[in-house]
Amino acid sequence: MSSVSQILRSHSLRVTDSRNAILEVFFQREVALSESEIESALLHNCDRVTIYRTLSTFLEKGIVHKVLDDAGAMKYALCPTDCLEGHDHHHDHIHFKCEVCGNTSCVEQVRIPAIQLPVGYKLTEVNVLLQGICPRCN
Amino acid sequence: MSSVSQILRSHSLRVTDSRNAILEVFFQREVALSESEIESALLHNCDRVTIYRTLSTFLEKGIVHKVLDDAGAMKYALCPTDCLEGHDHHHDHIHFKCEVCGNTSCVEQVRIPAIQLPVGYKLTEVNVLLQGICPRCN
DNA sequence: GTTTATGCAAATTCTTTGCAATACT
DNA sequence: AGTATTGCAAAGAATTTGCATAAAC
Repeated sequence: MSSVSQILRSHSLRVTDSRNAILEVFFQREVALSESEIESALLHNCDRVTIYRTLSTFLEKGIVHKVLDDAGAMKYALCPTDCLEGHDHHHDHIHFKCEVCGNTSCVEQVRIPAIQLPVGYKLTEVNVLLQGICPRCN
Repeated sequence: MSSVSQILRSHSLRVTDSRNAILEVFFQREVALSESEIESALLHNCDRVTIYRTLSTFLEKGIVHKVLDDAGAMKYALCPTDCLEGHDHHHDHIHFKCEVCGNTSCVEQVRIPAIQLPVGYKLTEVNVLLQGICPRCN
């Protein structure tokens, strides 16, 4: 069984060609992807709707997380392995979007400094999107 | 002349009913707003297209800035008064989205801690979106 | 065999563009 | 008067829903 299939199994998901293929794309590209980017990257091409539904499923299971973007479409990226499904699912890492190549990727080496909010705020999730030029384009 | 008109004038924009009305909404609501939210909030209702074009214009002039959101639509919020038009326009402040009331607002009291990126990265913009529960809903 | 996922059609929402009519300075 | 803005129609992306078919376990 392929390694992506094992990931699906371990999240009690049925193993299908579409899910395998979409998950493969995430591992190959290693950047945050929108539905349309996934669609272009797929060899085994499947329906747009299937991709959207697969993304929702992966999101619920904690296989991917949402990545904010100031362009039109929502992006998704693989969660690091220590992500947990359910309420304790945090991914307080940093995303960097390169203005040259357009790629958004996780900067896992850097931790987000603690942010001290005024009294009364309850914090559940931290999302940092940095923009600029990535090492490859610089 | 109304205060919103003065803001338009000071950015060398023509003063129109739509622009006045849209800018009023931003001052009244004090949260990040999407086009559809603005449309609902407007008394003097104007065309959807006019709102989109007005938002682009305000964005160019530095009257508003984009606010990232994990829901479908792009949101916009008033820039603090020290924002500058053009390339030096930064607004490295924090946005907080309440999961209860759904409002996203700027937390101006808090500065973003400096983030030390690995060598090779050039940073131009910092975007922080915190999620949780706001003092009003807590 | 039962449950779940897929594909297709269609609808909804978000956003942009072209052009003629209108309003601003 | 001249230029910029608006409204309408229409088109184009992004996303969701319903239902019958097909695939997974």
